Amino acid sequence: MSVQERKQRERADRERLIVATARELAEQQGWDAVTTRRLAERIEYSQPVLYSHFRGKREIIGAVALEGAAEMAVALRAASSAADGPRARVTALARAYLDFAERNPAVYDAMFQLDGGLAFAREDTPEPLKDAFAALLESLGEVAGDGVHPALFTEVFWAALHGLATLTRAGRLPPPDTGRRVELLVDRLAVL
Amino acid sequence: MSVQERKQRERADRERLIVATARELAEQQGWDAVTTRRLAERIEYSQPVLYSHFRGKREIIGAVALEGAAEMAVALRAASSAADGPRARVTALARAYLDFAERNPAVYDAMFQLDGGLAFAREDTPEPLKDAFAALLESLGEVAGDGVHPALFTEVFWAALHGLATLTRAGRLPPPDTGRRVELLVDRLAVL
DNA sequence: TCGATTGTCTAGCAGTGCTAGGATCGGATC
DNA sequence: GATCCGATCCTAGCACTGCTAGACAATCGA
Repeated sequence: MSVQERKQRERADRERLIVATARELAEQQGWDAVTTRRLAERIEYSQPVLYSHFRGKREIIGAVALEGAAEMAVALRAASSAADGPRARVTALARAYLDFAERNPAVYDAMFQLDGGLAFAREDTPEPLKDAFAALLESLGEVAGDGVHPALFTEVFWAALHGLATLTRAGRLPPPDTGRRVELLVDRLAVL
Repeated sequence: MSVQERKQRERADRERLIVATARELAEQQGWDAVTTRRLAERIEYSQPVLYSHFRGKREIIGAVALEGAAEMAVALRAASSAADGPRARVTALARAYLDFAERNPAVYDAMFQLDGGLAFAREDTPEPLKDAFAALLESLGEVAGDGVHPALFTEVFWAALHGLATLTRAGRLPPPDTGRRVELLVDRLAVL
């Protein structure tokens, strides 16, 4: 039995290695550089090994996305719980979100820009994604205002953050004013 | 002279044909299906002909994006000019934006999601892109509120719309509530 | 009519995601 | 301890991608 367990453990280790390496490579050189050949070379196995863990490249991206979602949830909760009062909480949340997107562009891409084959806003949505949304909801629900469904409000606020994150990173919005954009967003959207 | 002119005209025609075909193919089967081979086959020329018009696939995407930006500017101005009063104007504008993104997903991708090699928010930004932003600014500037720079407000509003458009289309947000999201966005962000 | 230029195509390169089939190694059985 | 079998891994290859060199043909000016 212990032999089988060891093998399972090693397999799980290798799977984590694949995901971590894909993420690292993507952050270093962009997702375009994450080819199955390069990835296989970095983990010091041949290409087909990747396909014994994942159905294909898409699933590897999906795995990075899930990892990222879990981290983002942690970051969002840490930021909002460290702030006092609704306004400070929402501001901290928004900053933390944009900060995460800026610091982990490849992971953010895996989550929202690329096709990781993940389901969203459905029952079979993976837990980490639901939880990341829940982390947003926890702080945003309290500033939705009367008569506005917290989930709907969270969706709109999230969309705004997502728009700011992607447009800024794509060079569509000049970066220096990010702080003022966040302030404006919080001031107007949130009912304090 | 007239011979040269005819040739130039034919060349320009063919260039338009390339862009239109790329766009059509992308709307029909997605950008992944737009390969240089398929595109060449559809226009009934060989691959290298594409490269006598464009530096590469990226530039073709860029051309589709510019065409789309021009159309979007027209659509936005039409929608907002048909509405009376600031509130109705902004609502119409937002709806028109999301409508354009929904009806022309491939074009929208070319503009904001894919790399078309276009410069944004800079001096050498192509005119159609500047103009599309200007179309937003025209209607949004008047509801920015006191002390808020119209361009900054437009950026934030645009980002929110962009977020809604992309997240909805990627299946991240359930579509039925789009109308309510737009209402919420206009009610809160715009100073009426 | 001839040479030069322009235009287009065939063929090919290096790279992609993915997979079939063979080799090899470990553990279980006699 | 020898043998077998199954799991594990790799080599080699497929069909495809974007892109380009070089051959070829059509067209133009002299």
